[in-house]
Amino acid sequence: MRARRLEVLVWQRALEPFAGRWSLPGGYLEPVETLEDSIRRQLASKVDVREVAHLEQLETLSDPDRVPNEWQLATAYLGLVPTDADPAIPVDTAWQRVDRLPPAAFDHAAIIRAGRDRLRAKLSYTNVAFALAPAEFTISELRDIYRAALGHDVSATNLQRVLVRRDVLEPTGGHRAPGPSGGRPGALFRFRARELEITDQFAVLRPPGPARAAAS
Amino acid sequence: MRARRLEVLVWQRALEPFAGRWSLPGGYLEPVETLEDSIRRQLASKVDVREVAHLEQLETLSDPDRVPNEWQLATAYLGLVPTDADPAIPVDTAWQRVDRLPPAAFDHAAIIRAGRDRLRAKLSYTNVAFALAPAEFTISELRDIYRAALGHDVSATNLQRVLVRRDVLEPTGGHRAPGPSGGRPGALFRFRARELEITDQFAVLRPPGPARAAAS
DNA sequence: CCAAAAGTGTTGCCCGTACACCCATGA
DNA sequence: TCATGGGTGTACGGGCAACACTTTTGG
Repeated sequence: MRARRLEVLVWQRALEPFAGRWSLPGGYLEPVETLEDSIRRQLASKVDVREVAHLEQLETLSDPDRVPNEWQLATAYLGLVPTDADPAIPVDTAWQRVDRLPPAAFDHAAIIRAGRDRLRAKLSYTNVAFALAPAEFTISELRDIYRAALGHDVSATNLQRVLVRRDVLEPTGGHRAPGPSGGRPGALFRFRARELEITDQFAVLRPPGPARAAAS
Repeated sequence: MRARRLEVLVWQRALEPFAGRWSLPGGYLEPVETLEDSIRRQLASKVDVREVAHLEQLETLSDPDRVPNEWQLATAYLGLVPTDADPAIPVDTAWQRVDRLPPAAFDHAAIIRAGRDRLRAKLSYTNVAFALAPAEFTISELRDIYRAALGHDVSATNLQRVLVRRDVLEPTGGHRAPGPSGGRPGALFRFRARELEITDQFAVLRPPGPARAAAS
């Protein structure tokens, strides 16, 4: 998936079943291969996507009817690509807006919804957005990413405050030149870490007092 | 898993590999069967556990080295059983304390840790505790369950307030007779719902204003 | 009357939202 | 000096933790 409008990379099936409908990239697991390795291999070879910034398992689907006339398990993953990445994708594949998804094959519509929901949840309590953002960005650019992913408006003011308080962002010192219509130049930021971190320990019922010893 | 001390149901392997070490119940998927059906079948037939109040998928493990000399995938599930359930388990199986787990087979120690962590997290923002609690209980009994699962002290006062404010608990009207040493009789409660519900929409960066229309 | 256990009232704090206001730039 | 967009200061409110205090029981 990528942002500006949140989009999924899907390809249009030529053959039955589900000819003409859109399908997530994927394929069969090769012998002695990790699921994650397999996904990366499929993405690199089939759709030439190599800059997956974050990859996480969603769920393994086992409904016997999910593939017609066949018994097939699938493990769904969520992969995120920065907005500025623009891989050369094959002709039968396209980025489709997640909120206006054309008819999908198999149970892929549900998988896409699950991925979107997981992303939305994690935007609230982790730094996942690092996987959607370019290396450097202004707060308003980041706000556009959050807007696209969350599907509702986001205030740049509060976005900045939350992410800086949580120590997720750091200023690079640079500034972005204003557009043709003027305006104050925006300060550039980067994500302090570029792997997934939980930044909001939202736990209610947390350990008492100052003695927050981690029990194992 | 079950509570009072958080415990896992495991069985001790007789044969290699990992003879003598403890292993989670499980088995092979039968043709044209759902993963969840399979788990319930295994639990019922192998360890005679039928009162699983909540079952949820954790992760599918695919490391080629997770089983020696063989390539085997496994999908791990978390299943919860009320504290008052006491299934008749076979001789080679036992409830083991999660915080003092004896040596486990395969990657099962990691799975158990993952299950424990998932449970701890969900106790904070869902009503999962319904799956650990008996039908009726006093606040202090419920507190003991939370204490066991979270691994730290929990205040009965605040536990009650949180769960009542969220409308997770409802009083049954009944009271539990005090113990031999006296004390005020405790009011009985039950969970309003007995399926998983998210009770704390912890989302930061939530939709603005009163117009919280759900975007789809 | 005392101890024990349950339950309520109150306060303080953290943190996210909202909104008013100030700053830097191009035309 | 005006329009445009970036950034800061501040007030309000929700929700949880902590703790003092009250209530109900058995000895």
